[in-house]
Amino acid sequence: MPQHLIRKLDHCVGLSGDDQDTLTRLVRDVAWFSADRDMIDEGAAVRQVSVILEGRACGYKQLEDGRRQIVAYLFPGDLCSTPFVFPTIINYSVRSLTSVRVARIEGQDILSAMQRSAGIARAFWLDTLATAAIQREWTANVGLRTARERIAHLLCEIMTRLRAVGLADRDSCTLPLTQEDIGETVGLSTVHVNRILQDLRASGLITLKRQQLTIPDFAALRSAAHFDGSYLCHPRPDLDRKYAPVPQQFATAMASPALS
Amino acid sequence: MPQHLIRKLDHCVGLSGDDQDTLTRLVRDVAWFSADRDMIDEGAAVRQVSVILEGRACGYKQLEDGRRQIVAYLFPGDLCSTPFVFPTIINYSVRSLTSVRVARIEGQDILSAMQRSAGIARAFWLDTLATAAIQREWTANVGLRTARERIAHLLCEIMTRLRAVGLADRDSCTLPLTQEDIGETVGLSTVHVNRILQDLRASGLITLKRQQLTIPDFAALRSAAHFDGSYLCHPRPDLDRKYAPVPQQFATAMASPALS
DNA sequence: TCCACGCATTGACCTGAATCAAATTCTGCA
DNA sequence: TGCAGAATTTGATTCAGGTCAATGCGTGGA
Repeated sequence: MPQHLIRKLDHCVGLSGDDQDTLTRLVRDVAWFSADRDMIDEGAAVRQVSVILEGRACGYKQLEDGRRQIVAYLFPGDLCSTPFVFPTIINYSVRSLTSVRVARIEGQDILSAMQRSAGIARAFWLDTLATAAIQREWTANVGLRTARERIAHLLCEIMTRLRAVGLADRDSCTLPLTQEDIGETVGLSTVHVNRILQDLRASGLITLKRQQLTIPDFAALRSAAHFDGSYLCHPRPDLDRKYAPVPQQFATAMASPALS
Repeated sequence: MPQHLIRKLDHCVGLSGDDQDTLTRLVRDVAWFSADRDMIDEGAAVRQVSVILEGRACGYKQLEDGRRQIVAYLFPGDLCSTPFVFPTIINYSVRSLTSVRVARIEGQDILSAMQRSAGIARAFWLDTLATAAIQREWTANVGLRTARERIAHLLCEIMTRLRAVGLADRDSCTLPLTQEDIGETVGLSTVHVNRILQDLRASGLITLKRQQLTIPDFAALRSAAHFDGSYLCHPRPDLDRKYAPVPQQFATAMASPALS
């Protein structure tokens, strides 16, 4: 069921067929949310992991005075929280941007699966690593780039991530975000986002119409953004196999020929 | 040896005496760095975890044009990288702010320790969780707060974290940061940082002299910063024991009476 | 088909923060 | 003790981006 997740994890480390089956069987139930619904509230004690199957969501934080900061985008294959600790007190909220379908996996089931299969454990670790890298990149993006660079950078990231899970054509994808959302992501006012987008359009770097984003010349946008996508795909299966002396217990799972 | 680490982890989940011993024995060697040295370079393939024993360091990212963003501060007890995947390609650099002593633990040793002791595994997971929470908070800090709030927030966080590892008196601690460092942390120019600091001093919210930071009225600074420290200490040992039905394999380790 | 509401766009103006440049004060060191 | 380089401070000026306010446009629902 969680095909995007499996695809993503497999793309990282390589998952044996067994591991893929295990993951599929872990899913307890599937839930739907319509657009603009809070899926998880800050402060909630979460006992399962929700895997996005379809649709888009975001994680955000909010101050009492209403200011809001989007701290993450969640695409199919992404997890709504860390898969290691249960229950976890979540300190951000998750909200659907479109209608969303999620698969729920009991925390305890994930933990046991990780106990049983080192391949699965490794896959989730790597995924967590990548999530952390994205968060660091976001901090840097907001902290040191200009408005134009920030937005360009965000668009590069979104496009790259969607491509990785097969949700973008070569050069375009849907972008179900309002300009206000974008502003709350990169720390700019709505009005300014509007102007920057126009500028990017005028420069021929993007097309954005009816929630459809097109990046005709990715290299151009990347350089306008100072975007270096390497933080998005930590996985180095080759490097791993070559250099990592895996401990005994891991050897079996790692030896799977699933690496493509 | 890594007393601060053990203290921190124990404070989170509770570590059995055995686990504490194990961690101590894991340390392979200790390294020294003088101030302002790059300890890990972006792009390096890291095979060990470095635990800060003494001193302060920071993680940062840099663009080709020289702009720099500090993405993390590392205090005694903190890890310089994620303890799950080896080798890891690090996508930020780590640099000492003062002279620093670090303990190095082989990645494989950590992994086996986690395999053998669920308590240790859990401890590192929680620590990773907390690190991620801090990173999210930083994104939000830079993205949505005003200059004054940002700096106040940073100071609140630093003080709170240092207190947690016993490195701050009730209301003061050392702050071995230049105003330029602070600027690169919160996305402001040095000059502006200077002015804000003066403002905070004038408001009686802080004293900062000769690298010594004092916060006479923490509640006041906290409210100026909209600081809510709950993201810093995820751990809910009580909650955990009460609600989390630990899987069989974990039961033994979790049953340790080490919770204080 | 039409209406209403949310979103995008535009313009005028303001302000927080950056930049530039020059003191002044520390601090480590000889 | 004195000196050099670094860090802090100050002032003047500029500018990126915010705010306010109005208008235009698209879309989904009745």
